[in-house]
Amino acid sequence: MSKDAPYCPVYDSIELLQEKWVLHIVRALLGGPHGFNELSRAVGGANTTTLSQRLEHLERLALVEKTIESTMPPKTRYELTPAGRELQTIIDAIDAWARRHMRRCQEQEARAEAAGQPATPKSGRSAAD
Amino acid sequence: MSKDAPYCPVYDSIELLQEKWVLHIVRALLGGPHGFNELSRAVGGANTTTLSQRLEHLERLALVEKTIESTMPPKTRYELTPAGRELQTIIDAIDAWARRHMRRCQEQEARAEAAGQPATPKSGRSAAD
DNA sequence: TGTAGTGCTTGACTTTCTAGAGCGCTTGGT
DNA sequence: ACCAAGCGCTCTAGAAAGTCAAGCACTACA
Repeated sequence: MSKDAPYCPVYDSIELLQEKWVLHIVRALLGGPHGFNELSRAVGGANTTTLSQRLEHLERLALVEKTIESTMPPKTRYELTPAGRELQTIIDAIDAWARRHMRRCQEQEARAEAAGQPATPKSGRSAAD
Repeated sequence: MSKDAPYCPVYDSIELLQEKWVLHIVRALLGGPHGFNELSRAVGGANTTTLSQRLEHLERLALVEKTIESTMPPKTRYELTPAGRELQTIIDAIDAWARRHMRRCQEQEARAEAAGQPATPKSGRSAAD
């Protein structure tokens, strides 16, 4: 189809970042290392199955490093590698944009739904919690 | 942690940006207005069903504007609103990061897969095409 | 007339994500 | 000693999200 481009790192990194929870995971990890369950809570309740898949993927990409401390309740620790830590710039950009626009966007959305159709009821959490 | 927070624009915008194709759509639209099919091709072959859902959502958030030109083959035009155009900073950050790290990440991934298990065979496209 | 392009919608199917239980292990309370 | 609760996960089954393919109404070009 349109995939003549032999290789586009930007395309691929968008593919990565839009995997569910990936950005949340990175954001949490930028705040320091986390254990597994701890991380699950930090990202807003991701289920463990998905979370371990994502972490495995990020590990394979060498963006996250997993350390098992062999103390007796063997604790796991996930933390960003240098490359992973550089994702900070992306999170910062999202942060800045979000603070400036997100609230207004959601007002617009509420208005649009009220006016038109209830449509895709995908965001049930944001305002409700 | 993030669950108790009554409202977090950053969390919500991450939720938005990780919807499949959203970042691709924004990136394409930053290059100028697009028609529907044209956009579908530009983002790398998104199917029309998902695409119209995403566009509808972005429209409701007032990040994208849809114009129907009432010429005789009535052409549709999707373009970013001012708020949408400010997503440029995010795309730029992704772009910069991708150019610096993505390729190496994928090499790491290939190495990890070769060494360990074939694991989640999710990226069959990037390098293979 | 046939083929291709526009902008979508509908229905069936597949991939992805989720809930919930469970496992082995340790710590803390009674 | 015993039970509840935490850790770090993995498994299974089902719900949700995304995709394919077809089709519609219309124009344009050969």
